[in-house]
Amino acid sequence: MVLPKGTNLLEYAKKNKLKDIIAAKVDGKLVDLNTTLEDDKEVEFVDINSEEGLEILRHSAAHIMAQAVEHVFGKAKFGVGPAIENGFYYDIDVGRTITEEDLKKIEKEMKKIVGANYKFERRELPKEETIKIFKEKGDEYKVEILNDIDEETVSLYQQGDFLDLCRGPHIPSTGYLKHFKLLNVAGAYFKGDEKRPMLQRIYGAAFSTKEALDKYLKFLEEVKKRDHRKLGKQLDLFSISDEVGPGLIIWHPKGAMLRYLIEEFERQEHLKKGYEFVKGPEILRTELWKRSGHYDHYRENMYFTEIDGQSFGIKPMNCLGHIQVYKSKKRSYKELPKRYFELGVVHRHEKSGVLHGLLRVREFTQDDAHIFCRPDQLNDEIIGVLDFVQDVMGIFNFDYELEISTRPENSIGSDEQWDLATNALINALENTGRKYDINEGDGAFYGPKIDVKLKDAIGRKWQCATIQCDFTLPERFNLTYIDEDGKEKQPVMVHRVILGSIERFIAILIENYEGNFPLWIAPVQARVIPVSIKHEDYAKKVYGELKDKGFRVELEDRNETLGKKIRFAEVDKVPYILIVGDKEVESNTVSVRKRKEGDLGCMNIDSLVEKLNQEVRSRR
RNA sequence: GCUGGCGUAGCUCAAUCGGUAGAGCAGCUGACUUGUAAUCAGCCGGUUGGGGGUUCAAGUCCCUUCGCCAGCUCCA
Repeated sequence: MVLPKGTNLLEYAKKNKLKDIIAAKVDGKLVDLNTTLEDDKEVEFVDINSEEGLEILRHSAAHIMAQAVEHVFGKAKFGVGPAIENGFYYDIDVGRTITEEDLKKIEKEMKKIVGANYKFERRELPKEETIKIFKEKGDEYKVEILNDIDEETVSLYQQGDFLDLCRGPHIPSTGYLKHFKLLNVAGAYFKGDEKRPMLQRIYGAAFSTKEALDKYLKFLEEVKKRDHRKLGKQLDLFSISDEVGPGLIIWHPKGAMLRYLIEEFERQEHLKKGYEFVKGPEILRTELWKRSGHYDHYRENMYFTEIDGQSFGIKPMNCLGHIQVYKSKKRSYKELPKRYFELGVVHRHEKSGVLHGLLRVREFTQDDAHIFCRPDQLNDEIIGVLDFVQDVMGIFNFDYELEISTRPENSIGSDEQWDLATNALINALENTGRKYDINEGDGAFYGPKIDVKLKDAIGRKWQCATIQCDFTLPERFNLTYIDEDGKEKQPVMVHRVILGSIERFIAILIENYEGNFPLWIAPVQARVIPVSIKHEDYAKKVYGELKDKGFRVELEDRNETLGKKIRFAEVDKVPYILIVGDKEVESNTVSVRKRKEGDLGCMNIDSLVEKLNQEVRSRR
């Protein structure tokens, strides 16, 4: 709507009883609600429940928290304090570490500030003058942030006794912040640079309604419940041992079965899509890693070993092995593309602080493939991989987003090669009408990539598949094929994974399904439970028949009450619980109980087999 | 790697001011012979992550080292 010159938006909103309005857009630009129009302007009010409204609310919450910190500690220095998804944080230096106790105090003080309903007042000052203010305050971080700003004039916001550098806009007054909670505190480098001092980062959540805040806090609980490290232990899938070493996974029978099922699924899918199985060695001469550029650009992440006075590198990637397969003989244009697939075990020296269950480990298996093709085949090959990703994600019922990562600082190859590769990826996405974002400077050192971020059952995003286009390694290794015209040409290499790391993907599966794996990948599909020892022989017979039919079955032979045995099976998240007692022995049936759903009634073995097979085939 | 927190039985967790390491579950043995999420009893289980120190006395305090957790940086 167009509002006349001289209108104060806050007053206008109040007068017209506009509810839940916390800011406005004038000519499309976000401004404080407490703005008086200098001309007739197109105005759009920003609702507190909108994405922009929430961001403003959360950003203001960060300011209020900063004020509270200053009240509690007397003096504090500040880094940055932005809004983030679901909340906000502020980087703070109070001369000591902030404890959980402090958080309570700060939260209490925030409530006081909210109660006082201070106005957020915007001021514009010359940069130099502002620098002086923060120098006097002794806040060298803000001074440095100011020095980085190019503008002559900067804006400041004051609420009560607290003044902060800020672009704005903000909520009109502190009272608008009603539903928030401080969550945790941890160290964070100033400007994200590990060489700079570490500040204390306090995280908080803020929402427009109590319901939304409660829902989010519940979500955090839900995340904890689904934690794959916890479920991995409970379901006896894997362990990580202090004795063995950090970041190294020990797969127990059920976890190893899960791996096997996923790997077998992958092998079958790759065969269908025209890939060939290959396998390279675990260690290759260091000389080879020097030639590929890994030694110069990836050495920090590699392990080396010496044999008979010669240096070898343990592979952190599978490409060199696959290149050797390609190079093993002269190639014709007719045999391209070559698609080499390997469930390749790689080792990467990850920094100790980043290890995390199965999600970040030092040894993992990639569903890795390298496609060697002619330049004219590149587009189709990339599209083929994108379709592959689509098929697999569809089977697992995951939604996903695509991102292109461009040339990083630490990289090899010429600008021309990088442009060619990047354009090839963009073209493939454009040609198939896929949506994507661009992530500048985040590519691999040898080429740009398309990253696939899958979304799990509770809305979290995970990076799994990646497709990388590479003109550099073919050049470094002198890869060639004989073209139609009899001349040697250089093939293009596409590095790609679909699930990424089997370990990471299994972590995601565990959390996505909360351990309730669908029948086709459940390590144990059914457990036969005799009502009492009288029925053990019949239970064994049922168990044997299902086993013969290829099902993953267990026999419960512990001498416990039926209730307890059912409980064990439910706790173990076994999809089908088959109970046999007098009734079943008599009628040659089983009583079928489905995990989390309960009794489905009696069935003969044949119809049960049919039912299970159908469910396995559906992959749901 | 960095900042902070935390390491107690297979698992989940107790142990006041520095004063005899304890419970539930799991496991084992026995009794019971079970009809859709925990039957009862007994037993076993620990150099309190490792090493060093302070003290009459250390799970508890100090140092060191390893690991885990949260976040930062980095990443499949």
